[in-house]
Amino acid sequence: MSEDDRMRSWPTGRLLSMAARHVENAWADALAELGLTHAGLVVLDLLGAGPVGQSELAARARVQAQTMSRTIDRLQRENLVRRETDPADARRQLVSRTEAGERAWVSARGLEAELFPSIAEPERLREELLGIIRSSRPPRD
Amino acid sequence: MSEDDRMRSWPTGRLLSMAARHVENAWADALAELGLTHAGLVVLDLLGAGPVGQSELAARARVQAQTMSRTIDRLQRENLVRRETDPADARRQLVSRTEAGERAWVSARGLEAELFPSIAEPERLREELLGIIRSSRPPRD
DNA sequence: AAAGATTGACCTATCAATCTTG
DNA sequence: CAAGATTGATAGGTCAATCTTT
Repeated sequence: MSEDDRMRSWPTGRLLSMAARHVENAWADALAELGLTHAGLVVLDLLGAGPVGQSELAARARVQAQTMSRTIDRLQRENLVRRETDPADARRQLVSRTEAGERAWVSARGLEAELFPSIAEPERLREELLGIIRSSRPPRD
Repeated sequence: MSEDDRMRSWPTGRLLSMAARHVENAWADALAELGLTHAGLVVLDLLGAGPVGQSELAARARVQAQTMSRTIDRLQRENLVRRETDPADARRQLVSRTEAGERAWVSARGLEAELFPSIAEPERLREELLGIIRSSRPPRD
């Protein structure tokens, strides 16, 4: 029995997790060359023009405030974003891209779309996920 | 602009990650009541009848040997699996379910399939992922 | 040397608790 | 007290280095 056949009987949610992990791994190398991670790129994307509060960022990325706080810690450490206390409400932290963050973001634009395995036809989700898994390289070790 | 519309422009890979995260979170509570996590359940599933070597488990779960080692650490700590050195090759660790692991596995069977948001029609992957995200509860905080 | 497994350092995420400000 | 943000503990992944056995 092939690996593919074995996976065909797996629950769909498990295939979804596996496919997502493989796609994230595929991005990782390319993004690392820009000093970015996938979580960091999401934030740079969400920041857009003006400064945005952390709660807002967390809600848009659909992660918890705690997660967003640490993601921003790392971006700030890499000098890609800056935090400023909202003058109107000292509880809020306003986040914005630095110039380096701007450059990294521009370089990363389009990368995700290019890297994602293309799926031409509208097939069943399971088959699509299996296709993604199948076309991803296995873990390195 | 609604949250949904905002996400509609996101790269497909990002939607995939987000959908996978939401589905994993949805499992987590139900599995926790059985003393399990999704990674642990995958291992219990893969173990089947006889003992299986860790490399084999890692390959089938498509994770690295390091990851599998730690997942098994946790299962072993919870007394759900046991490690035994292969008499024929002292480098190999053979893993098998304990009786408690057997019970947990039986209780968890079918849970994943039930929890997964059902997708009736073969639509485009993007729309399917958006549907999964849309139907998932946002992070708790 | 190569294979199997483990440990250390790190990233992304969770839950829970805490601190500060309104 | 409620909101916004942070910190601690833990799970699940990665890469890199190491240890043991073949």
